[in-house]
Amino acid sequence: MEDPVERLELLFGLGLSFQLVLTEFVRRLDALGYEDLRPVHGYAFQALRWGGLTSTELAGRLGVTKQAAGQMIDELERKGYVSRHPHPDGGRRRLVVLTDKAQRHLAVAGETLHALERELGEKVDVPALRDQLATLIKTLQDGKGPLPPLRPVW
Amino acid sequence: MEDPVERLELLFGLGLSFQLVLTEFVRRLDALGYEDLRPVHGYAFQALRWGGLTSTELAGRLGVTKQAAGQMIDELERKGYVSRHPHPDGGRRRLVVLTDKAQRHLAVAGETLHALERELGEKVDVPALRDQLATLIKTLQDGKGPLPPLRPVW
DNA sequence: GAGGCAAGTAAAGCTGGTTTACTTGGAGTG
DNA sequence: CACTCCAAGTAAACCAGCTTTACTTGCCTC
Repeated sequence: MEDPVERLELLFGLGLSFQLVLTEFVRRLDALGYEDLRPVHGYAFQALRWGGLTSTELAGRLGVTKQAAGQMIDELERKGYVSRHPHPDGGRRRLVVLTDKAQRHLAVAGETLHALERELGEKVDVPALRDQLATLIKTLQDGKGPLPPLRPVW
Repeated sequence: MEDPVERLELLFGLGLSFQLVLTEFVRRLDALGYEDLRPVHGYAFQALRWGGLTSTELAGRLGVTKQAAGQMIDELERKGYVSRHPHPDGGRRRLVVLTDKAQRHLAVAGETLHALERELGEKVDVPALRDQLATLIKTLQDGKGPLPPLRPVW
């Protein structure tokens, strides 16, 4: 009887690895009281981390329409993770910045993810894996410009 | 100026690799005339490949409700990729089996994916990467039973 | 001060699922 | 044999998270 894990297609292995790591990551964050956030919110927090963005800029980073970004910002504002301010460049622009609550989430999420990576490191050569993934990404994206946003594709 | 690809988080690298490989795979299948199928349909075809399944069994394989599986089967039946037959075990059961059209798709998709892997093999050590992903999956799933279905998590 | 552009907002629509509720064929059981 | 029960399948309403379409508004330019 053969081990099904051993005969993985590359594509299936990538998808399932991502799913399992992300699911465990989310499970731990939920246990820490962050059930009100989805993965995409953490992704948005990273984009907003350094000084904030306008909603249209955030939309570009997330690969969604500005309306979808606006809805997400409304939700995050209600939940106390972001606030809107007048934009220094004026116009109708508004600068969306993280609150302290979101900054704390970023710190906790970062530590949680690194702890998970350390645990995996006992069985898997994480730096080597990361290098191979970086090479894979560079190969696929070669000459096609900057990296696209992470989006659901399944 | 540092290369952003080099400092990838493991999680981000897994997600983006999956996205890029899958997007390229889908792009090639679309170019071959399969614009009417999403990735999940190919995943369903693989589950149905060896003798077919009931819709409830397929639902379990895909990790969705039996109603969602039923809707997908309706759609695939309309498009000529599956057909329903009386089930040998009787009851209300109906056996969903692939048509020749779907079997041809499986052959084409397999060849397309392997061609893509061969191309990537010029720059990336695909067997080594596959092994590391298998180890990662086994580590995360250790003692938690069989592998879960591949599902959208983003 | 007229027009245009880009940011933002509003509302409707679409997709792909879930939830709730029902139908139905074939057991098992007295 | 009649009754009950179970599991498969189906139907319809609902829902989340987006997109599309359409509008508002602040500033810049001429």
